[in-house]
Formats: sequence, C-alpha cells, structure tokens
Amino acid sequence: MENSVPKQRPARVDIHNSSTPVLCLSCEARHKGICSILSPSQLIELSKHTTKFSYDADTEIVAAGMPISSHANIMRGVVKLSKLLADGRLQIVGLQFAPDFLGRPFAKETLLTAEAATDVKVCSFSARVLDRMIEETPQLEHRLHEQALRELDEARDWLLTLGRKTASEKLASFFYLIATHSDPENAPSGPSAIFEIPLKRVDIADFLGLTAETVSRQIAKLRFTGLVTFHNNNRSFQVPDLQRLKAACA
Amino acid sequence: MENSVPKQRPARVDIHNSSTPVLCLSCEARHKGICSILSPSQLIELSKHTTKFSYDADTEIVAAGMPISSHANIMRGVVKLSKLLADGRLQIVGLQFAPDFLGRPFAKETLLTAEAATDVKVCSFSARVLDRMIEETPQLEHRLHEQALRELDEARDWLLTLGRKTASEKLASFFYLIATHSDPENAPSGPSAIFEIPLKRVDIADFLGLTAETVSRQIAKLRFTGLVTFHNNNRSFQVPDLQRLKAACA
DNA sequence: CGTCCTATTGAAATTCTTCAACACTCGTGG
DNA sequence: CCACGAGTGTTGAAGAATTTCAATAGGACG
Repeated sequence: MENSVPKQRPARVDIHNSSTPVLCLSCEARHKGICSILSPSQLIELSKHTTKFSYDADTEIVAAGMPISSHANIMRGVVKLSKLLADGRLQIVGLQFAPDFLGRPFAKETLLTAEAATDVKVCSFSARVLDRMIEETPQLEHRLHEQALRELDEARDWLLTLGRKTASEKLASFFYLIATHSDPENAPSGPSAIFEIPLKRVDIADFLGLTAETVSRQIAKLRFTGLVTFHNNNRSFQVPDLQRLKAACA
Repeated sequence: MENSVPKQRPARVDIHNSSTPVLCLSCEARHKGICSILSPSQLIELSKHTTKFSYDADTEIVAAGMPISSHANIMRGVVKLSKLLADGRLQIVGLQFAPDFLGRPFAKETLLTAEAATDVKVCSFSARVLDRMIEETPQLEHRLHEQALRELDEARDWLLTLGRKTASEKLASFFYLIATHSDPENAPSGPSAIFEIPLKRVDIADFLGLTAETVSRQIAKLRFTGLVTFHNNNRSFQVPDLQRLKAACA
C-alpha cells in the first residue's frame, strides 16, 4: 500500500496542494479532520513531527491513568474508548472513526483506555507540538472544540441508550450508529451499502451495557425481523431500510 | 436580596476591581466560571447585554429542538439536562451547578431540554454577543473548550455508571456526585457538611436509569448501612465517610 | 484433523420493574 | 385548628427482562 505512493515528485497539477506533504495527500484528516484548517506550510511543519503507528485489532493504544505525551489522528480503523471498574466490569464509552482526533487536550493523564477495535493506523504527534500549533492558530482550537462538543452530544445520546432503552433497542441503536458513522466496505451508499461490524460480541455487549449472550440473542432477533441482514459469517451487515432501523432504536 | 446591594458607588478599595459591574461582584461565574478570564472592561461590555432570569423548581429553561438564540451562566441552583424518547421515557444526561456555563456553542438548535431542578437564577446573554466576544478573546473559547471537555469526562463516567453498575452502586454514585459537585448548605466541609438533594425521587430515577421505587428502596438501604445519613425529611443528607461512599460506587 | 477462540443456545437464577396500596408532608380553606 | 387533597415517597408482591451458568457449535489456522 504505502509503496504505491510514487517516488518522484508529484506533478504540480493543483498549485494549492503542490506543497502539501506526500503522506497527507490521501489522508482523510486533511479533508475532514483537524488538519483541514491547516495551511500547506503548517502541514509541512506538522509533518516533521508526526509518526505513523499501526495497531493490530485488540491491542492497546493508550492505557488509562498514563501520562499524556502525545495525540493522534486516526487514519484508518475504529478505536474503542473504555473504562474499567476495579472488579473487572468494563464499559466502552465511545467509538472513534477515521479521521477523528484521538486524545484529550490539556489533560495531564488519560482517564480512558484506547484500544484498536479493528486494525488501526494513526498519525501521532507530541502534545507539545499540538500546544504550540494551538497558540499559533486559534482556528485549530476551535476545530478541537467542535469535535469535543460533537463527542459530548454523542455521549449524551448514548446515556439515553444505556439508561432507558431495552436490549433490542440497544442493538438497533448500535447498528444504526455503525451504519451512520463508518464508511461502507463497498463503494455504494444507501440500502446496498455493506458495513463491517468493527466489534466482537463481547465488545458490543460492553458498549451497550449488556452481556454477550443477550447481544447474540438480540442479533438473532434483528436478523429474523429483517431489519438487518448479515453477511460474511456475521462479520458484516446491510440495512435494507435505515428509517425502519431508526424507528427500532425508539 | 437584590436590594441589599448598596445604591451608592462602591468604595474603591481594590483598584483592579473598582470598575467591574456591581452585579458581577458577588457572582461565582466571575471567580470560577467563564467570566473569570474577562477583563473589567470586557465585563462591563458584556453586562450591557445580559439579563438575569429566575426559574422556579421544575420549570423549563430551554426546550429540546428549539433554535438557540442565547446562552447563560448559572448563578444559583441546579439545572437538569434531559432527553426524551417518543414514548415518554426520559433520561437526565447531566446536572449543571453554579457557576457552570449553560448552552451549546456553535449549534443552531438544542438537542437537550434544560429544566430547573431547584430554584435557579441565570445570567443570560445572546449567542451573537458570545460569538463576538469569542472572536475578540480566544481565551474565552479556550475556557468553553475546557468546560466541554470536563462535561465530556463526566458524561463518560456516567456511561460507566449507567451501563455497568448495580442499582445500589448507582445510588452511591449519585450521592457521591452531589457531595463532590455542589456547595454544602452549611459552611463547614468534610464529614459534617450537609448537602441538599436537588432532585426528587423520580428525577434521581431518570438520572440513574432506574424507577422511583428502586431508588426509594436503595436509599433505604444506604440509610440502613449508614453510608449516608438523611435530614430535614430526606431533603438533605450528610456523608460521614466520603471514602467509604466512594468505595460503594465500585 | 485438532485446537483455540468466538458465537450460539438452553435453562435456572437474579435483579429490577410493574402494579397496587398506603403513608407522609404541606399548604389551603372551611 | 383541623380536615382535606394534591403531590411525593414508601412498601409489598407478582412479573418480566436480563444475567448467569453450562453446554454446544462453528470457523480459522496451524
């Protein structure tokens, strides 16, 4: 994949992008993520301080309680944010998709554990670099602020889901979330879009405040009612009618 | 109350504060809220555009789905933020205490309903004024950003509570939250501090994803174990040992 | 082909909810 | 001053949803 990037200097077709770093060219964060507000020269400056990391599914990216020295943009994959109770009970408190910003600005240490749900690739940079760029570019803080507010809206939506919905409504909400937040495996959108399920049954349970067994039973029910159809050994799914699924979320 | 403010010009004891608006002098928002980063002259400018409102307990401050034209600082009292499902099920997704900022910057309409839990007094200003001040003072956006991140942290804590804790752990978490987030009725802090319970049983239930009956039973259990002691017809409480209560939160 | 890991299914147990009755507090008006 | 009524909180017993425990199934991979 990486090797398919041409070695020679890119043709200067678009004079505005002619100077953006090669590695940023295909990165979603540059289009929709926090990098989208940076100028080409700022991108070059930032790219001098970034490192790409890859994580296999189910490996830890950041452990709860550790000091924060760096942040990252998610380039590919899905990241689970979770909290752990002393006796081992676990709750996933958020999913993050490319090109989300991954990190907690202005904090000394993480309260959350971040794990790769799927294979994940991130573009990491030190907290110091981010702080410096924020000082130079107030728009960058605005961008981070907006993501924080969006995440807050989503967390509150999920509070409603966890606190007041039934198991079957929770499952419908989960598939609705995936269908509306992640990119389909195949090109087309609409009813024919096929989405990968980024989580195992246990993870879905930990996200919905249920047990893996209940998740399994409720998925069987969704399959039976035809609200969601499953493919590829139940690893991906299709939503024939998104409005009907939304209604099933209550 | 308001009349106790002296009519004559305040004595110029503190030259730095000599020009801050009278109404801001005793306001918590100026000390710990977003106004704390504003200069005296900015406070004067802002105060020209603010209006104080009072709300009785259990009255609506902002209805979900309405366009946002103004924001506010909470001067006194507790505000519940809630979400409603089509069939009437309700979830309280956050409590806000003085001197929190109340509002959703940069949004066209609210996703939440805000209701006065206790008697509430706010200092309100138009969204336009806030937008203008943000442009002039990047520090103000930083302040709002930090509150958003703090609320996000709290929402995620509560996701763990709703998703993974038992009814009795949820109740312990509730009293722990109040004891750590609201000011005691009496002066002293520590084990002798007496806190008002700002919510009715039904509200506590809606905050914890339980029913009022379960809340009532679990409160009885807390009283029995001595983790929390109740006064004044169960409208206020004391925490003899905060660490023990925290442990009961799991 | 066997092993490991994940998912599914069944039956019993548990927690929490639901429904119903009752108690308490507080303000109002007789 | 007491009675009444509305609103709020408590308690009990039955019911339902979800969990727990246990067994089985299905795939992926060496």
